[in-house]
Amino acid sequence: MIRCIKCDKVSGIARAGQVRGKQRYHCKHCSYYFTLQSPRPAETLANTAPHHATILDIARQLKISKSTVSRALRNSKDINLETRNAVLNMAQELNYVPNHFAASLVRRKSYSIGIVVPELITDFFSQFIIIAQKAASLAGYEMIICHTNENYSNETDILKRLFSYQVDGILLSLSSETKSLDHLQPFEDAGVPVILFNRSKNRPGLPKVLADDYEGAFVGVEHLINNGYTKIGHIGGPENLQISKNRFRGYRDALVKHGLEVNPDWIVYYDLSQPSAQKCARILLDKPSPPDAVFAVNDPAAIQLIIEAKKRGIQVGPELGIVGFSNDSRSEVIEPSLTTLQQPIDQMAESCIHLLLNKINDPKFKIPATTVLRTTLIERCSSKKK
Amino acid sequence: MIRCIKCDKVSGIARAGQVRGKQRYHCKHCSYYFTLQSPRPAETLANTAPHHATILDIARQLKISKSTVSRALRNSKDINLETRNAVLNMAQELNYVPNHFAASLVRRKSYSIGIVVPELITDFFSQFIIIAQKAASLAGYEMIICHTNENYSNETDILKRLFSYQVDGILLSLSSETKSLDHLQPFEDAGVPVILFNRSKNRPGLPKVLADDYEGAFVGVEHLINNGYTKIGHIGGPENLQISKNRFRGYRDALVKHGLEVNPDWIVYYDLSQPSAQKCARILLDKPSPPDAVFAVNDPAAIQLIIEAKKRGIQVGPELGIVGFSNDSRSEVIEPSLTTLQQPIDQMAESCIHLLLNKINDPKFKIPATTVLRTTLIERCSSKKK
DNA sequence: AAATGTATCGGGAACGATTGCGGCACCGTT
DNA sequence: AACGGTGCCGCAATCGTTCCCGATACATTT
Repeated sequence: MIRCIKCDKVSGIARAGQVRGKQRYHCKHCSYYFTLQSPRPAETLANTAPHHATILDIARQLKISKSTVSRALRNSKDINLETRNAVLNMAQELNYVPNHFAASLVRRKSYSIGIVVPELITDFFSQFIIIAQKAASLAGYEMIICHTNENYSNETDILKRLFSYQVDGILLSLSSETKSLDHLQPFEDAGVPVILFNRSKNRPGLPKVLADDYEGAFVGVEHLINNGYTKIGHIGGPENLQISKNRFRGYRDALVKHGLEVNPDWIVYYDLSQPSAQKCARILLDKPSPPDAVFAVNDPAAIQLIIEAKKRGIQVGPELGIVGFSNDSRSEVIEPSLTTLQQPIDQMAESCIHLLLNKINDPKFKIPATTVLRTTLIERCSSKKK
Repeated sequence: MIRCIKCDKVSGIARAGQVRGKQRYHCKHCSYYFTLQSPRPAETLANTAPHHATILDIARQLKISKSTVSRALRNSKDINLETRNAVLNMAQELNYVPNHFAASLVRRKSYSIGIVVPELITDFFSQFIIIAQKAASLAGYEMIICHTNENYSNETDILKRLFSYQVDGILLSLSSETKSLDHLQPFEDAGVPVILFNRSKNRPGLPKVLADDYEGAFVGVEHLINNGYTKIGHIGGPENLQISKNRFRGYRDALVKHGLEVNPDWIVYYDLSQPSAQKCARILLDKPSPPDAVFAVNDPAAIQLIIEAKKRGIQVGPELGIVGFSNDSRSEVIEPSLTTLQQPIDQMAESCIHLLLNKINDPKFKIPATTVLRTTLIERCSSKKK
């Protein structure tokens, strides 16, 4: 029920376009145009400003105070059931949607958490986001999704922006360029919890949620060894990322355990870009004495290697064993299909959200320095020697 | 330079943890603990509340008014160069980051636009987002990325949320479930521009930016015909989406133009989910008289068809021609590689942003009802008969 | 000398929602 | 009749910014 601001009548009120974005109404009795926040006609000059409906609009219509409206909407104590229903109905009528800014401003809490990923192309991050978002929204939190495009200055800008959005927490996966974590200082100073996931770096007091990259790499390489490969190379990732280091360590230790050679000639590093992957693949295959198997730091690199090998007529599998990491959507479809390590995306995302929310709701809560979750080997054809 | 609230000294001020999230400082001269917003010690009771630095903090330190600080930070008129530099330095010193909520609240403008996509898995939307985000940020706008997971009620919730975030505009690609656009009413009432892209429905006054789905489909099917296929089937998308209709029309008209049969027996519809794609592929291949070529409404469906055909020993290409739509990352890698239609993602994203920003900056601007951008055929192996 | 101009700054009212505190009416108890 | 208790509601302050409107000081013009 809309009530005319001028003649106070309830019937015969019709919507009549908008003024500066605000819904305007027209009373057929007194022919008066008004928006819900216009002052009473005595002082009104002309029909001007528009806006979304506010609790004040509801209050005015119901002739109650905005405090009461707020209480009704937030379903708190000290509210009569009837007034509450009246408010709810009027809110519906006016298409009322609370102004998130105003609420967050006064509560000093945004009920939103920021998630920063380096890219959105690969499945890992997309899937991670989907799971995390579901878990967050169950707890009444919204997620602001940002991607850095693997660029450090983007990362800095985005973190500033999230800070200005007053996010209650941050989930961050570093870009391949990131070498310093000083851009996290404001969050530390302000007591906003940050969790690194997947792509991490060491920093005192900064918790991490990771797949067990070391063990995954170890298992992957051991799988190659068990299948009869002996000259095992490696395409590594950027050396500033811990994920690269851990996967390399797993690779190296598996070789060492089985008494195989760790040949620096068979190890190349790429910057996570597609051209770089191609270049690395070529370098490896161009070697006078190339490896007979390769463990790649991730699937995109492994896939480039398969493509490059196929171009040269090398039989992937029998002549060249390949194991990737992360189970990209292409890895099942490519021929031969790619053996890879599946990360526990669901667990990682849920852990991240739960740890973060625990910390948000209880500042005394200590997030474990490192949470490590196990990977699983998916055996496909690229690692079959026969 | 931080100045002690009590003894007014500048030297010997050290950070001393936080109180309720606000940075706390300690003066070594008078041993006084304070946060920057605490009132002068006369009235102070105990050291309490914390926070991010605000313009008031800067103002207090510099003994100027917050109006001046605001002017300095916004680099507007009426500001002395020296004071401006002093403010900027102090802002740096205090790790000041503007509070986006407060600014948006008073400006009634958030300088952010919402983008809503049905999913983040396929490359189209990821790439679209990357391009759009770049274009938006060049104009000083931020993007809030949301995905509906192909779910209508999620879509409704997300739009409500974006409304409460006071976004200045919306880019929306509908979920496969969406049959009604009534959830856009609040935006229309409030005068917030909305543009549909890729996945659209007709609604008066609601502009769209689309790839030329009709022409793309037509070209794709004609390509199959020219390569010698005659019994051409179709895997369609959800019938409530215009994209499905347009691609079907292109398919049909190409057949009609070349005097080929439009056989309802060779046409199946899927709901964009992977299991549904598999089911459709099986249905088609199980036909007593199956088609010798298929035009699929998108690449995921085409890929499922390739997989299913290979399982049955059908030679994709020679025995079964396949053309997809959207150039998924897998389509280049699968064997045989998939002929598909590349959408002009860059142009689409940039058009969307530019049209939206034009409208935001000038409410009189009329967004063209429909913007159509041409697709290009990428010929690969799945459509080679010999 | 008076009037006007210019550069720079401060005061204070918004923006929309939340919330502690106090007020009012009404109840039952003594 | 006086009192305390309770249910319900309004008042007003608050969050951090922006921006309009003056105020001030000094320089320039009449």
